[in-house]
Amino acid sequence: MRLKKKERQDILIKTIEENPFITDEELSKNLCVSIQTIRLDRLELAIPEVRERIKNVASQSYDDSVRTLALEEIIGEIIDINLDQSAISIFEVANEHVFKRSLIARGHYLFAQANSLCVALINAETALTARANVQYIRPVKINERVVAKAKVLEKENTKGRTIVEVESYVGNDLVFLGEFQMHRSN
Amino acid sequence: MRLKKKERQDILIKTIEENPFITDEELSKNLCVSIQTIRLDRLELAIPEVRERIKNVASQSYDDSVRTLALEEIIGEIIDINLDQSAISIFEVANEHVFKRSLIARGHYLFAQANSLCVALINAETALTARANVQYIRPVKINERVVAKAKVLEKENTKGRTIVEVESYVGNDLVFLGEFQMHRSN
DNA sequence: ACTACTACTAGTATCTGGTCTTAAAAATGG
DNA sequence: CCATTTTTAAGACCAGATACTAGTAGTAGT
Repeated sequence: MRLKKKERQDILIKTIEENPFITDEELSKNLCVSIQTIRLDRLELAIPEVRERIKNVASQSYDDSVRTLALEEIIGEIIDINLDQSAISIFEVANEHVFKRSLIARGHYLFAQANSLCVALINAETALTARANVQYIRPVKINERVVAKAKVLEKENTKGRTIVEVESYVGNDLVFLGEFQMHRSN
Repeated sequence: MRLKKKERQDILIKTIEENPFITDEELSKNLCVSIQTIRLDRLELAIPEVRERIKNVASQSYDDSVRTLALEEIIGEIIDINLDQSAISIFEVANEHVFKRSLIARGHYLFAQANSLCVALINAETALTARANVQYIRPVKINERVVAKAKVLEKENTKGRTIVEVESYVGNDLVFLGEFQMHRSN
């Protein structure tokens, strides 16, 4: 019966994972054991009670709403930056970034990574994008890591714009190329 | 005493709104009334108990994780579409889309609206962006409604690419201009 | 001053979904 | 067959409520 217990607990974990709102009573019915067994299992597996689980989901989403905004600020994680010179960011393509059918990243995410890298790069009160010219060289798939490298070509051209070139790679493959004209104020 | 009641209930609403995790007991201490009064107030105002409120927050975030994905599919709401010809979408600039300091929309959202409109416009199994050339004419502020109009200029050029022009307006002002080269497969 | 009414408080029974503890029954391994 | 593990049962208790009954304080109208 040891296997059976292990098996049940595995199912228990998965069930709760995919539906944290389930009560012990429902679980006991699903798994055809007494409610006490479920509680022993939760005790062994250190799984909190329904209300705690729900509270966790809720408070996590509360934090997330902040985190989401913060994430949207900059698409990709900036790992190196030399103001007005160069910068590098990494962006991991997850399932929310891809077309469901093809699992290829939506173009605007690569754009967003490059664009927000340019914004971060500009050493000014506010930096706005004036123009952008981008090329998608190779489709980027889910789970790939895109490394974007930005380089300032002209710090201030005749129109007062900063020209930034961005090259994005997956491994050694160049996947995206962009030239951004940034406007700086103050 | 009528004013006092109204006032208390206003505070109650706000308190619960900003912290749905608060119990009746805590509320009663905060507002210096009995726990029964709080419960009468909740009854009058049709505010559910803590556990229900927490559950709502949790399940909302559960739905949201799906909804977020769906939303990210297409930035902006498509209101008119003629496959391989033209399309229109509306995008309302909210606080999660703007720079906190200037309240100006981040460039990649306007790009995303235009780009996803182009993707939707293409009558093919999958449509990928090959190149894009965009201009930001005028900064877009928070709460403004951006109307993007896409028009197919060339259905299939020599390279088999579809050329789409997008003009985005806020009222009568042209704020964004883009030309997208789309790649179609199957 | 008496009455009617609103606002508030208090208390009890009940519910849900648990915890914690003790203990007995059932299954299993050797 | 016996020891151990696993499962079930039973009882007391808790948080955070609902639902209901009842009583009190203050205010307004006549």
